[in-house]
Formats: sequence, C-alpha cells, structure tokens
Amino acid sequence: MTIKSRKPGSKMARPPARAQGSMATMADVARLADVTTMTVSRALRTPDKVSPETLERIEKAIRMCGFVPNYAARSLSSQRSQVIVALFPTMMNSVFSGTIQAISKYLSDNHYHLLLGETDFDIHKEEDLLSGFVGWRPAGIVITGGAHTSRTKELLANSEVPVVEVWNKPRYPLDVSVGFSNAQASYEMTRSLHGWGYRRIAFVKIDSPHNDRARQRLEGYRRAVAELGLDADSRLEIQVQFGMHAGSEAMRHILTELPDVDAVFCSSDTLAVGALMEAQRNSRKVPSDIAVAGFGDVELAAELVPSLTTVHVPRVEIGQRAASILLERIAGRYEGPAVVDCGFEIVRRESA
Amino acid sequence: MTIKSRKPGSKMARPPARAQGSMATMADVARLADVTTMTVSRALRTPDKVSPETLERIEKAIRMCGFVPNYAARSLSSQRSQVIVALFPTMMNSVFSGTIQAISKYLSDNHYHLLLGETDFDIHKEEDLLSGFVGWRPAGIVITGGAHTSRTKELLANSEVPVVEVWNKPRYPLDVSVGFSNAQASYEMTRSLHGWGYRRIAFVKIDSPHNDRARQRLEGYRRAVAELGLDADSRLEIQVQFGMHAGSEAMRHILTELPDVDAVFCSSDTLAVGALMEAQRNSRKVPSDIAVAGFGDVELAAELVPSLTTVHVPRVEIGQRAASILLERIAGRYEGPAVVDCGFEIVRRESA
DNA sequence: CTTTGCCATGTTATCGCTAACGCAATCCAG
DNA sequence: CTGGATTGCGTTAGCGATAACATGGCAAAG
Repeated sequence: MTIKSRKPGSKMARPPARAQGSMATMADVARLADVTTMTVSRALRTPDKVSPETLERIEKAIRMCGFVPNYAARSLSSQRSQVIVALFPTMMNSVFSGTIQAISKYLSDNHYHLLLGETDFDIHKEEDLLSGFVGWRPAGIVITGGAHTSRTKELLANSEVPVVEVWNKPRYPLDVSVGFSNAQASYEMTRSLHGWGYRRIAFVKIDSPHNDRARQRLEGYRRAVAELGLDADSRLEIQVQFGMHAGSEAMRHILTELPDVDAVFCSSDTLAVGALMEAQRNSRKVPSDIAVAGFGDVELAAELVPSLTTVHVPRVEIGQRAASILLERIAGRYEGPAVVDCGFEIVRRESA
Repeated sequence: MTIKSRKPGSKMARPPARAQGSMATMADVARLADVTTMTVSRALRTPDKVSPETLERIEKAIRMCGFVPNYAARSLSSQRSQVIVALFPTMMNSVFSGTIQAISKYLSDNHYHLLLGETDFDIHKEEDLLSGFVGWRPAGIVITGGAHTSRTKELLANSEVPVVEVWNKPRYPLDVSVGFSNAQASYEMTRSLHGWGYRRIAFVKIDSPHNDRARQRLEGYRRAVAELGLDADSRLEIQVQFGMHAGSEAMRHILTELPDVDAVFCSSDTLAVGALMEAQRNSRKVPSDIAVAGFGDVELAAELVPSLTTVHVPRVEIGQRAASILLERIAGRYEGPAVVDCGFEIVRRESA
C-alpha cells in the first residue's frame, strides 16, 4: 500500500485561495488514505459499507490531518441539513431556558445543531430572525406560541419543514404543537384560590401586545371570575411591565389602593416573587394578610419563605417532546397527535 | 422587457430531485427577472453595483417566488460563514443567560447567526460539541472559561478563527478574553466581609471538577483568609452541588455543625438565596445572627428580603464586548488588548 | 471622431461533499 | 462449475452560490 504523495505544486499553482479556515478537506484525507473522496464519505456515514482495512486507513488519515467534515458542503450536496432553528421570546427566564436546554440537549445527543434566536416577545423580530434562519434550510423549526405575522406563517409553510409550536395549545396548530393551555391553567388557579376561601382576587397581567400566553392567562382569569360570580372589577386587573420589580410595584399599588384584595394572582412567577417581597417589605403576612400565587414554578418558588403557590408547567418535558417529535417528523415516522398537551399542575404551597 | 419563460421541461427532465425544502433558488429569481444569477447575487450583496431598474425587477422577482438565499451554498462558495459558535456551561443560570442574550442580540443585529451549545460544565462535552460545530466553519467562537481539553485547544487553533474566552481573566488567553478575575472578586468580597466585622467566614463552594471559575473563587477566598490571619479551618469550606437547594443544605449544615460562623459567602447567588431562605426557615436573623453573601448579582438579589450582598458581575457587558470584539477580529481590525477586564463590584445590601 | 475607461452585466470555474450509477471481484446456490 | 447476487470502491454530475475575469456599451477626454 503506497501513500500517494501530493502532486508537487498542485496546491501551490495559485496563491492559496482560502486565506483562513484552511482546514483539511475530504480530498486531503482521500489522498492520505489512497482512496477516493467517495470512500471517505462512506467511511464517515456508512462505515459498514467499507472494508475494515480501508476504514482503518481512512480513520488514521483523518486523525493525521485533523479533518472535520464541512457541513455546509454536506447539506448543500445532500439537500438536507442537521440544523434545527428555535425561536424563543427570551432566555432570561428560567422557565423558557428549561425548555431550551432540554431541546439543546436532545438535539446534540442526536447530532443535530441548534440555531437559537430571541424574539423578545416581538412577532416582527421573530419574522426577521426566521427569514434569516431559513437561509440555512433547517431540517426543523421550533417556535414559541401561536401568534405570528402572516409572513412568518408564509415562510414556515414555504420552507416545507416540520414545525413544532411550543408553550401553548392552539386550536389549529400550524403543524404540531407541544404545550398546555395557559388559559385553562389560569382559570383553574383562579378557581383554586376561590376554593381556598379568597374572594377578592387581583390579577397582575403583563403589558405585552403580542404575547399570546399572557393574553390567554388573562382570559382564563376572567372566565373564572365570571363563572364564580366574583366582582368583575376592572381595577383588579393590574397591568405592569416585565420583571420582578414590576411585581413589587403591582403589590405596592394593591396595598395602597385596593386594601380589600385578599389574593394576588400573578401572570408569572417572576412577578409573584416581586409581589411577595414587597408584601414582606410592608410587613404584611402572606398568606394571612394577603395571598400570592404565581405561574411557572421556577426553582425559587419552592425555596422561598413563604414558598410560592403556583402553576407548575412541564417546561423540560415540553422541550424534550418538542425535540423528539420534531426529529420523528423529520424522519417521516411521527404518528402521534397534532396537538400534544403536556398538562400543568396547581401547586399549593404556603403563599396561598 | 420580456420575462423569459421557463424552458419547457428543463426542470422536469427528471423527477424533482429535491423532495422537500424545494425552495426557490437564485436561478429561479434570475429567470423571473431576466438576468443571470450573478446579477441577482450582486443585487443582494452589493446593490449599488446594479442599475436601479434591474434592482427593482430582481426585488420583485424575489418577492414573487419567496426566495431566501441558501447560506450553505453561500458559505461554501465564498469560503466564509455568518455563523458564530458559542459554548456555555448552562443557560439555566440567569447570569450566563445575560451574557448569551447580549451576544445573541449583537449578532442578530449584525446579521450573524448563533450556534449555541451547552457544555454542562464538562470539558469533554465541550470538546464534543465543538468538534461538531467546527464543521460549520464558523467565523468566530465564544467559549466560556479557560479550562479546556487539549483537543479542544487543538481544534480552536486548527480552525484558525477568532476565539473569545469569556467570564474569566486568564494570564495567557488563547486569543482574546473578555471577563473579570473571579479570584480577585472573591478575594475582595472576603476582605469586605472582614471589614464589616465578620470574623468566622464560611465559604460554600461548588463541587464541579472542571469549573475553573468555581476554583478561582475558592482561591480568592483562601488567599484573603490567609492574608487576614483568619482561622484557616477547612471545615469552613462547605462543598455542595449546584442549585438553590444545595445552598439550603449548606446553611443547614452550618447552623447545626458550625454555630460560631457569623458569615456565609456563597460561590453563587443561587446558593446564597438557598442559604438565606434556610436561615429564615430556621428563624435566624440575617445579618445579625448570620450574614450571607453571594456572587453574580442576579435580578432577585436586590428584591429579596433581606436584599442580598453580592458581587456584581457585568454579564451583559461581557456579552456585548465579546461579540463586538469577535466581529472586529473577523473584520481584521481589532486593535485592543488581548485581555479585556470588565471588572466587578462588591455590592453591599442588607444581608451582610 | 477616436480613445480611454468606467459601468452594468455575463461567463467560467470552483467551493467540499454526496446521489446515483457503474464495474470488477468475490460469493454462494443449484 | 456457472450465473445472479453481493461487496467494495470508483466515476460522473451536480447541490446553489460566489470569485475572478471577460465583455459590450456609452460618456468623458483628447
């Protein structure tokens, strides 16, 4: 077995075209192993179709020159990519990060790569990001919620690629959806608060025009209030921005302006924690003076003193199932339902 | 101006090779606009080199068929990609997410795409992820910390691409580093606690073999303890796992086994919050019975009751500068220092 | 009325890899 | 034996874009 030497000058005929990133190519490996690139390609993807000796020679050559296959070339040539695009509103929220992390792990375990974009709760930013990302001809897309621009929907349809919507439970999913009903969860928490004896329940809602989860949670609260025959006082809906601080502000407002409120249901745990802390700063006993409930069940919720009553959402499960269903769909063998409901759980702790 | 019609059968000579992902190509656009692909390519990247009329025709054609350029083809052909790889230990930590988010935003604003990987504090997982990601021939790489396997370093060197290490301040960076000295921060916090009158300062450290930040923080604590002539009692170093719950455990241990400890310095805010909550559950007054300090300055730190004394780290600034330096380096016009120190700040609040 | 030169566009040859097919050598059943 | 299947590898022709060079036309310069 002879190792073909590089034809002298063959690489030097012109000044090196690739100034940087001059990594070894399959042709380099092939030359070293004295085979063609096709055999190298087979050795990487279908090693059982290459004889053991050749395989060994190729592996040695790969190690020798530190070859890493060029995925751009691969996906161009094979007309498929190992890229999954995921679009999330934010990752500063441990609730979403849980889902993202689960997706990321599932994908890397299956040799897929994650292109992540942050929409910042803005459907136009979502559109911008998506229109960039589809340039990579991803094999699948994970997108949050069900509110999208028409061009976004067009892009998704046009790309003819499996799409999983996560974190809600739409009536008509674009393709497949994995999540739970935010409205139902909110409804049940409100009813639970009522069941625990609270009668004047305020709702702290988030001011975010395109956030359909926030809207659904508000709807659930309203539906429960109406059904329970509670006083549908619009002042009980306190609108705030994001963040823990906003929760504090809401509580401050309630304590001074709405002294008869006996429970505060916050649209997210972050808000609830802020509210809880504000109550403590004002020496109010939670839950005896005022109860607090959140939404999300972040790690902190259980540790806090008093611990936080909240809606537990299966954030990791959503990510795992979204990723696994996506890969199944890519392989063309997903048989499950179009709408996967991962459920939720009302978790009663000390704060209500 | 005539619109050339598709040569009959030219596309149908064979059954469509591309079963799915059959998106419009540049050739389709060119045909519609009656120009060559080269002109379309120019229209997209250097529109000033195309006449206004042609430009308009091309733009119309692009809209008509919903064309999105294929980045795999682009990067293969141009030998450069718009992909940046970022490797972080976790995103379940709002401190890292802040940096990731800043990077993500900076990159999408500059038409770069983020390939994100989670190493889970494991340098071998880091290596695996990286070896996959370099297949995309990224234009730049962001990596956390300074502890890497030798093959990781080899891959980084071999890829001949700008690399920014973040979140620490190495003596000899691989390429460029953006962060701060974890050891120094920990040292100064320990000295500050001493300055505020605490004499028996416990340190809650994280049990993670490859986490160099955790190690550096421990070193800073030890150096301060030695310099201050405090009792270098190894029992004062409490080793725990990750998470808020681990912080609680540490505090429980201290309260029962080490009653003379007057301050607890935790290697992360998450631990500190857990510790604080445990102290409250045991009806200890913070800081009068026992003080607590953290590291990171998460949003919660300022809201908590009592608010948390901690080390503020410029997580967003690190991300922004890392991303901007990376793009500068890619453009070949970075002139700044190899080690960028973003500093930190000891923030005294109520807990110590 | 040439000449120079720029402007707008076209032509050709890759980039690194893989699909599809081709072909010789080996294998096993009848 | 012998013919069809199998095995192992090579050949050819792209995938969709861009770099580099080529070209024709029209304006300013001589």
